Amino acid sequence: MELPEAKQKFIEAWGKLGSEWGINRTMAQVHALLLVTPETLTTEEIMEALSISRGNANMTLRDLMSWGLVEKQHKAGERKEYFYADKNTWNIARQVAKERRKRELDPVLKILDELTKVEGDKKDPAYQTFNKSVTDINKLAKNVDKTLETMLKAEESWFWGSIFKIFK
Amino acid sequence: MELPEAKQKFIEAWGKLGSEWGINRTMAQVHALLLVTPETLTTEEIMEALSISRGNANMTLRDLMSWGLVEKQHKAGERKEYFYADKNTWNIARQVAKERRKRELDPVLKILDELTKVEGDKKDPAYQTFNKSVTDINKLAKNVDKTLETMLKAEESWFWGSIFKIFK
DNA sequence: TTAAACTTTCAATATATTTTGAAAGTTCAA
DNA sequence: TTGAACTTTCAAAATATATTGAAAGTTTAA
Repeated sequence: MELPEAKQKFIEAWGKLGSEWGINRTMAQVHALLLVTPETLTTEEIMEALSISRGNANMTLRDLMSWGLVEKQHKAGERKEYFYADKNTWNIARQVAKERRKRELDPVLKILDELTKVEGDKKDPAYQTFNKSVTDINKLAKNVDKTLETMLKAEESWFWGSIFKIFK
Repeated sequence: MELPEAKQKFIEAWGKLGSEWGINRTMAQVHALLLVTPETLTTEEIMEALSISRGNANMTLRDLMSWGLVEKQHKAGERKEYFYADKNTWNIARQVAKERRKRELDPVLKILDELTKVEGDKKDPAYQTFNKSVTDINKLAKNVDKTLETMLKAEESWFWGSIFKIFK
């Protein structure tokens, strides 16, 4: 396989995985494109490379910046904006974990905490079942939350080293 | 908050979280409903409780069964099918991890492995960047894969115990 | 100022996903 | 067999999500 075809495959695969995990396909593709590109790219070049409109490119790049995955660069004496992606995979993973925790896990944890406190007739199977499920899911979610917390602070090699030492 | 309202909130929250993570909202809601219901439910009852159509209920229940989260029960002398959900949270987490690994992670790993093998000019920055990104992501994905593997085999208390012992 | 070079916005459009519901299919007791 | 009681299917409709592109906005050099 030649490089251009390989790049294309990577961009497609990344886009598909993203869309399966609730991330807009175009956003994942733009990110993938920047990941395999050594230089910075302009909006124009991204539009061209992925055949997307100016509006789409602009919004997607803003999104990627809000996720902390892409940054703008200004070049002296130029009006154009240049974009590049952090290529450190561990940073990417942490950044995604951080944002999804904040945007999706935290709000659910808040609701689960409330629901855990709902009172009811302890003899009522409906109440028992509700309470058990909510409490158990809450515990699991909190464990995930704590693990993410640790991951956010950790160095990659230490993190996996620790995991595999235990799971040997 | 009273139980019926609390159930409703739980179903909504679960549906929202599901849809943010690429799982059909209705599917997550039906699952949530079954999780907080002590008895088995019929298609009819699920349609009623969530105001969804027969076709939707039928397809969603099949989906949930294919994910291994819900099972059918036949009652002696009855034609109707009764559905119930496994309420063990750790089983649920494992089952979801198992299916998503098979459906989404494995195919991507296969592509990444191929892309890792793409040859090119080692002096070419385009090749260098492509190769580094793909190789690094491949390593990360493999570590995730191994961790999931371990999780699938593990007991809940052992799993979290091990994680937190290390992450103290 | 002006106007060229660029970025941003957003209503309209296109696309993808989900849901409906009626018809077809199945099962089984009589 | 028949037909009542149920389940499944799937084309059409509804809804949700993503994309376009032209117009408006911004910035800067002259």
